[in-house]
Amino acid sequence: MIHKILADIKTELARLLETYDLDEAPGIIIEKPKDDAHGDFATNIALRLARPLRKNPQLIAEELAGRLDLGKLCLEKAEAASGFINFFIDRRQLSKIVFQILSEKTAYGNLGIGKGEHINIEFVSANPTGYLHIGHGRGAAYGDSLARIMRKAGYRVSTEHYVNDAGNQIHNLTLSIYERYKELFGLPAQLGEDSYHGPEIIEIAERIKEKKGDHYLSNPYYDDFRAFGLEFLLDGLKKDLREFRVEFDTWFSEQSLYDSGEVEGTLKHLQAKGYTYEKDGAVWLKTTLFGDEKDRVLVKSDGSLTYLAPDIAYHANKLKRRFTQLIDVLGADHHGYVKRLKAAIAFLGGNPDLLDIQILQMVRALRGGEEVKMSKRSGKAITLRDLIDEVGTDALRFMYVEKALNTHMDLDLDLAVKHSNENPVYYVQYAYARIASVFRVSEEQNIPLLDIDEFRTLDFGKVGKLLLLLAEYPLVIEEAAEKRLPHKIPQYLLNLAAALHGYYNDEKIITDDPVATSERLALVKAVQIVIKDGLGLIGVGVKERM
RNA sequence: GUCCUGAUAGCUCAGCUGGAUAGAGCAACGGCCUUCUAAGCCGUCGGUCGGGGGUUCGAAUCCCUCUCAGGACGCCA
Repeated sequence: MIHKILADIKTELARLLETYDLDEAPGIIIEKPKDDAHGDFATNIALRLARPLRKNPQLIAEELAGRLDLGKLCLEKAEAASGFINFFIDRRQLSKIVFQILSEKTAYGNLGIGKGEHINIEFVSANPTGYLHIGHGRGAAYGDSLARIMRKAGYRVSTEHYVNDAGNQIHNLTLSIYERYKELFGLPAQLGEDSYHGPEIIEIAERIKEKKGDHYLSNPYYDDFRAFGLEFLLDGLKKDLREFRVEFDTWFSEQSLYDSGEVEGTLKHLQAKGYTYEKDGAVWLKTTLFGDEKDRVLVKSDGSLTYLAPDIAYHANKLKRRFTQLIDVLGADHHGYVKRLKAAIAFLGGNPDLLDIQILQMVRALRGGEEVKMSKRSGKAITLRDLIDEVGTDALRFMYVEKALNTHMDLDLDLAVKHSNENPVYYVQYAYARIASVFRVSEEQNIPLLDIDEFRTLDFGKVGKLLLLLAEYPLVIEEAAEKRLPHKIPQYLLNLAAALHGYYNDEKIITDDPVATSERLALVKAVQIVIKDGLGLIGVGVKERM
């Protein structure tokens, strides 16, 4: 609805611009002013025309504003101020959004902007060598929310978790488990730099001991330990993520790339294309051809492969699956991969722009104002599981997604566990619960719900902001999806909740007048629908009572 | 040394492609519950947008430079 109004205004302005003597008409940008007094929307087109027309911008603005057909554009007024044109949308027109939401329900805000596109989003992709930690949580919350938002926007989305089940770290994991196993029988454990020190490793060793006793002290252990460790950790990973309301369409195994011969095929392809050369007994990949700072080793001098070979094979596999866009969500410690991965796509004959890499900055956990260190190897890690248990999925996901990805995030654990107004998720959920409560009361009092299709009594002065926000929901989804900015959703919901709370305090919803009551109930019902849907987009639930 | 992020109110953060007197939440302070949930509302206080140059009619936003913080620079993955 808003979309159409804005598009109409743009078209109309563009038509008016044709009457001016311009070599090239500038694009018309409509934005939301910071100050409500400056209208619902505004354009700076007059300011931009000032120079080519050599005319006072305010005069141009006045002229343009005066020539707009307000009624046709659903505008109450178009006002020229400081060179801007401020648009005030007619509230009666705007109020129709309520009935649209009530009839569309959860389909409200569904867009068709991703038609024909098939997006692959890869995120978390944690090594199965320990529990998920606080940083993985951010990636999980981001990736999953982005997937939900893009689906809502009309994209076809596949989510994917890459499982590093073939590399050196699994070897180290296996050895670590064995050392811990020996330790359980009073033998000295030899844990070195490359070992994993987390308590989960001891747990795995204990499980093995429970099942098989000292069997492996005198028998080959390697294959069994490796398989058991992988299974145990992978199961834990999936369970934690499920509890965090993150589901993946695909768990992609690195090992499968070796088994299918794709790694070897990729190597041959790169060599045949002349993208490699030998030096110091190793095979190097010319990643500098595509912007990398230096070439990278592909095959080590001992004949084994570096991580790069399976990584390229993996992306080749994704390309083969004909996605129109690949999104990789990586931690800040992987930023050096960006050029390598983009190069990989180019080596494979694809357009590097196919790959969009989102880097998430580090998360610091604070308790009592002090940083709590996290490290997979220290054993004192803050795991995602700890956080889910302590904070809860709703609050945790909200806190993660609320902030843009490129900020270095501080997660205040003292605040996170507080179920109070200091925790913004409850502010939004409370708005929902309050509306639910009003409906409970109206049912208890047997208030008849009239079927209305037009507002007769509603005070548009009091609900204007609420109506505007409701109407803007599709715009927010569009922006969040296209710019890959899930944090726009919680931001929007906080605004919507604030408007609801303001209205709630301002005006009684249930009154003696059945018409007024029905109208107000219709309005808040629409708000409730949008809050629930919006929270759902970031994986947060609602509560009927608080 | 090179590369990637960041630096905005006491704290946590928004600020879209440059636009109007720089925004929100929390904290602090002052008000508002005999009536639908006070986890709420209304108001006050609070910022030389890290420093310095530059481009522009206009810069938190773009360019240069410096400082500080986090991260990355391996024939580990």
